[in-house]
Amino acid sequence: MVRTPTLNVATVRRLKAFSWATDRQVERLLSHMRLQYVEKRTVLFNEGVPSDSLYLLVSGVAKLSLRSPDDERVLVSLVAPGELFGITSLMPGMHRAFRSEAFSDCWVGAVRPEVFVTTLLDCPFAEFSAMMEGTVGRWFALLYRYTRFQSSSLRQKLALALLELARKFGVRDARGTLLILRLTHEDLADLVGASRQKVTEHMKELERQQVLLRDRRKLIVHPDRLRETAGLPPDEK
Amino acid sequence: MVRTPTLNVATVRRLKAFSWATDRQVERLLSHMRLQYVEKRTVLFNEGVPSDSLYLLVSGVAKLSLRSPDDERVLVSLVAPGELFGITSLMPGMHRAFRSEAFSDCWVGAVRPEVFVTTLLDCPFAEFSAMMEGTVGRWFALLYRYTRFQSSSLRQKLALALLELARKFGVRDARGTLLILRLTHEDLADLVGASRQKVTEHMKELERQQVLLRDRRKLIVHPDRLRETAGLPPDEK
DNA sequence: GCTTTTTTGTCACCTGGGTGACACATAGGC
DNA sequence: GCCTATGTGTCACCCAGGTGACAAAAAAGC
Repeated sequence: MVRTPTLNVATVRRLKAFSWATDRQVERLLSHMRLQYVEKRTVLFNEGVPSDSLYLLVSGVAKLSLRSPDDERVLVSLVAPGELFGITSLMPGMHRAFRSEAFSDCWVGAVRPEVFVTTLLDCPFAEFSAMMEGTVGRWFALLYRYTRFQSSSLRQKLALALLELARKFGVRDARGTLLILRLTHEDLADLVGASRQKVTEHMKELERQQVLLRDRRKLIVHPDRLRETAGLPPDEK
Repeated sequence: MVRTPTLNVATVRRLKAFSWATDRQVERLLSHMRLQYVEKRTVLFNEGVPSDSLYLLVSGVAKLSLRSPDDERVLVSLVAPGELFGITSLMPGMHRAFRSEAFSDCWVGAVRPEVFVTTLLDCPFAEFSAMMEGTVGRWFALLYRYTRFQSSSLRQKLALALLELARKFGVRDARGTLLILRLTHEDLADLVGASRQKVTEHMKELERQQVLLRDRRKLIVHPDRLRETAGLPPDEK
């Protein structure tokens, strides 16, 4: 049978987790942590679900993955013992970005993010969490785009990049979302890691398909159709 | 000539920055912010330098980029007005991951990260910063790997992925760094977004070049040589 | 307005990596 | 120790996207 590991301050120190916290804090945190056994291949959480727990991997290896447009799984990262994962729970109302499953049999400790923050930092969770969103939230979005890139065609990458630009630089316009930027095909090529020539070809094609149009050097995009060509589900929020 | 923008609470609200903070906090923060004008194409900071400031983009567009192994620039992201950037400064001792330069003429506000944190969160900077490192630091490393992937060959991606695995799962061994995981070529393929067959070919080749070796199903890698094949500068820390 | 520079559009050609198929090796399960 | 399932090695073939080259169109200087 499986032996339940003891989870005390010494164990945590050995795992090199929370190295900045005092023994007292770690003890308090552990008293709120529920330890669970996760058998190999079991899904701990799925992408898209609300995130209400923060996890500490105690033993074993966990796996973070993502479903790609063509329904393949992209392995985003393997989690080692001592690592925290499920950190979307630290940002307000954010849903899981990745699926997490046990790569080998695992022991995992779960805490509520509020407990985690108030115990280790003693500042209100709401404030911390807003701060996280304001500072690292955008980087997280970037990571998400890049992991999506992994299994996408150039066309899809372009659509993904344009969607991000529309979110940041778009203003509503009678004809769609106007990007208040003058971007060259070369800029777009650098952004998606492709050659300028191919970007030109695909942009032409996207224009022909009425996914976007150009007014002088300004782009006007149609987010819904972009989502579609990017292989994303229609409208996320 | 260039007109200096006024940076007051109303401006900040219009930019939708720090929306969670009170007027008082924003005022206090602004009193510590130095506003600077950055002309198009000017580099604000370079990758690898120590990061001691946090920036708020007030107007214009900023650009974050990365030099790839073959000396090209990867455009990582474009920063919109109202966004914070240079957030490596929120993690202890971390150096800039990307180069930042003005994509168009910009007005940028700079604050010391300590001031930012203590003003907006009133908790000690050292604690907050340790917390950030423990929680999002690893995601940042992931983002870094994925941006590198952008302009890499399969061989280089494999080397990059194996380096990350060595950092997480490696133990020193007489013959190199032993990864305490049994990974199949398929797992590696999923991790780098390639086909299993090509991974087999490249792994074989890496073995032949003595970059790594296999003992039963465990891998033993040679980090220095991996860095070399990944096109990274020798030993970073 | 005219010139110079920067972008765009479109070729033809090459190559890294994907696909399918199959033989061989290894490792668990019992 | 044998059998089955899972991983590895190696083909031959194909295609998305890279490269170089160059003409046409827009912008930017002046």
